Amino acid sequence: MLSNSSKYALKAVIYLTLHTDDTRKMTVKEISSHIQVPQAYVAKLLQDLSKRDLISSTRGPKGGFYVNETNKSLPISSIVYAVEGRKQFSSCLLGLEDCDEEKPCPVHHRIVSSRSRFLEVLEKTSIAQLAGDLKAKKAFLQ
Amino acid sequence: MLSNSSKYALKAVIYLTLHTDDTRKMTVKEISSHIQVPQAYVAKLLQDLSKRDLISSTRGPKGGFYVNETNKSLPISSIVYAVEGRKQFSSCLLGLEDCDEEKPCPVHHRIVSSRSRFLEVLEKTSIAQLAGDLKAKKAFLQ
DNA sequence: TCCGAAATATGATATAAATCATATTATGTA
DNA sequence: TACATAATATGATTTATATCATATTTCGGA
Ligand code: FES
Ligand code: FES
Repeated sequence: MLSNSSKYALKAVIYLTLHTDDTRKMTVKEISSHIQVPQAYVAKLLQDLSKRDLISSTRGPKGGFYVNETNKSLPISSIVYAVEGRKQFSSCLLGLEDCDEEKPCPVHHRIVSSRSRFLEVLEKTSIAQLAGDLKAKKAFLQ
Repeated sequence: MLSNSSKYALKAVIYLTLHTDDTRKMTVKEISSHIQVPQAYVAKLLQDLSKRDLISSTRGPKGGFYVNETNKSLPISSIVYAVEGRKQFSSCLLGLEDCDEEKPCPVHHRIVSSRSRFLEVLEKTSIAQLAGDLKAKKAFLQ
């Protein structure tokens, strides 16, 4: 239900949240080895997230990617939407021009509430919350 | 959340449910023009569904695709799963090896219920029910 | 029995997503 | 100030999805 890119980006950002802050940065090579995602691929993803200010980075020696307090409080939807757009999550399940209450497709009323609930989770859960579960050993990344 | 192919297949099958049965068949050309999906594309999809016995067909003159009573009572999940597989709907949202209650990823407990609800709709709604809504003008295909 | 209409089988092309590779720019440190 | 390290920018390649095209098989009707 999420693209590969989204999955990779989320894993990377969650990992960064656990292991970095303004004073502790982490290089792409380290990140990719820990979350087992191809280095060049995760590099591209993180560069993009950084450009959009969803994560932070500094270059040069001692540089790397990291997440600051502001970044950590972002909802996970911000990552997903940045990576793959939000349109596909709101467009009609049958591909009609637009998803419309007035002129709904036959699945609309049946599915729309569960879809909203799904999106609500993405939009109301912060990166920090997920990282918290990891730290508390309530969840795992592998 | 559904692939293009799934959307096209569902539209086609719903349309067939409204307009065909054992005695009334419909040619690909007619179908594609009504649901505005490229003819060669929908042809391939319907051929595949027919091979899997999710819809019916006869060839030669007066032939075409159609859905019989058995076909009509199938859940829409059968179409979706036939077209794009079911794995992506049950695999871990973060791409972990398997989606596991025992060793869940950090989004698992937050998202799994809304995902199940989504799948439940696909699995408990029949083609015939959707077509019924169309007939009753409670829903539309364009 | 022959013809044309239809699905079927098969494969070619185009577009998008995923993956890989590399040259460039910025920056801390010796 | 020069060097090494890291992100950045850019683009190439591979793979999957979507789309198009066509020759073959089946079958009803003249
Ligand atoms: S109109 Fe189809 S899902 Fe809303
Ligand atoms: S373990 Fe990730 S969604 Fe279930």
